[in-house]
Amino acid sequence: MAKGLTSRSENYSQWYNELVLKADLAENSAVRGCMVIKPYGYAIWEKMQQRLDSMFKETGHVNAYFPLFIPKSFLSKEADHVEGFAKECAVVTHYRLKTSPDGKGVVVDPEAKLEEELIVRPTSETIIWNTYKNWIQSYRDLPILCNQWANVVRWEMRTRLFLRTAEFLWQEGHTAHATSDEALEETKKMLDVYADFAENFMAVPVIKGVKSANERFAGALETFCIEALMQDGKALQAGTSHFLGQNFAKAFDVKFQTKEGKEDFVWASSWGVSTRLMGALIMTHSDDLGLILPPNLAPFQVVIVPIYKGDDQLAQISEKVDELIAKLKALGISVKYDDNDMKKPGWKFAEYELKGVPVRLGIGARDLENGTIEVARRDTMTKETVNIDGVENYIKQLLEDIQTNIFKKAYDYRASVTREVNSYDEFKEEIEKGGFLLCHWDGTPETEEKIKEDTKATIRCIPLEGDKTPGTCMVTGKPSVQRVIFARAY
RNA sequence: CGGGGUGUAGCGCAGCCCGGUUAGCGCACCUGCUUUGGGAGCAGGGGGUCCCAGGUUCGAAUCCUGGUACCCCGACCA
Repeated sequence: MAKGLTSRSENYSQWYNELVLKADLAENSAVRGCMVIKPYGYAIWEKMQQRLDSMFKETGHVNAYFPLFIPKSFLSKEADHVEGFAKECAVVTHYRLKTSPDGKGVVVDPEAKLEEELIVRPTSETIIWNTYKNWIQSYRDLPILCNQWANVVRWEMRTRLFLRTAEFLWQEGHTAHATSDEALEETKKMLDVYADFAENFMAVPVIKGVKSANERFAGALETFCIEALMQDGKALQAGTSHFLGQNFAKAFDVKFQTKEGKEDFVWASSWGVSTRLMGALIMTHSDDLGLILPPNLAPFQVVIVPIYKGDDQLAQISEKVDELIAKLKALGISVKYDDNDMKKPGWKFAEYELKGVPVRLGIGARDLENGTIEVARRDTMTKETVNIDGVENYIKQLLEDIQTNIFKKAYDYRASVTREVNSYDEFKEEIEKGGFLLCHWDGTPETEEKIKEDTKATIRCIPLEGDKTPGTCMVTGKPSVQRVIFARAY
């Protein structure tokens, strides 16, 4: 019998955790709240990185790197910002250890206390704006369009693999502009880049929107986001893009001379996505048998499993397989040939299903005789036997089909659990079922707070696209500009 | 930081209440034979400071005291 995962319907969290561990994506480390990303998981992240990086380059951005440590005084220069992050900062207070007086191990040397504590970056706005100050004098120095690939630390109380870890990998873009319009345009442009990436590369449907004041980034004037919906009906914030106005420029005194010779503060944006996208990927597509990877992100898109008795048969199969591999590679398809003699075919089938490989090919003596090969697709779990001649073209098409099919599946699921709700009583009932609820809201933080307290649901975003019909708030009856998306979130 | 729970082989657990040979089971691992189109079968084998420290006792995985680590549920959050 198969040694399966806990089923999704039984316990979604447990299913998720087991999947991450068993598919060899990541594991908890010895360090509290921190995660080890294993080679297979990292290979997927790397694909994301490469694609995002090229999208950033295409939109005129360049990479740079800024320090891991931020002097405490920097962090406190922007009032909202420090308040937002203060509760989850790791702080460096000393720079040296010494042998313990009792001779056992080492202790912090009290003599080596830092004049000013250093904060391990929870995000890099402050250190970057302190740097930009020196880079910007004139409108001719603008815009600055930098991105950084880095790790950041947020000392979370409770962590979950990929979704919330004390340390995580991400990219953070930080741009400086001469005008408000230009900074806002950049903010929206990068939101579009994220949405494009999520939907067309990860096959994860997202809703673009604006955060309410309660959910806004600490220090931003406006936070834009992409929101995804997981299979258990909970929302996941998959990426954010912030319009920072002149807040950080003012905090770090970053001024420039305009064309007209006047002095003005610089306008800013920042935007980021993290390894949390791995969580989104897993919870959007996978099933009770394991991971389902979109072909765009699979470390290898096709796995070939030989079925044989004895070395002679294996040699014959391998010869045939080598020809096929060459043809697949010529079409840009990544392939793994698993001729490991230690494992049986059945074991391999289960293993690659767990790891989400989009297409599996099985070939044995029977196929050699008939000139066929078995093609199994992971997303639908269907298999068929096809003629081996020209199968490479069939597979190329199949990979494209899988990519669009899993997007469609996720899209349809989201549509099936997205509905309009008009009264608060109905809302309280419906929120228990999960999914996105489109509701009228009076626009006040108080009402949002009340809803959160009553139901644990938050406003995921105020959608940028779709129906903009005004109405009345489901809680207070006051006027509402448009429906907003409520959900329980990760 | 509040409220629960658990530390026994690489992993998952039983044993503890009611102290008593050589601490047990499943998976994994090693050897051999048979198997190979959906996580193989049989036989044999290796692997343990029972979280740490102290106490009670002729005798402690088991009882007592203190420590410590981790997990779950809240508050915090991408």
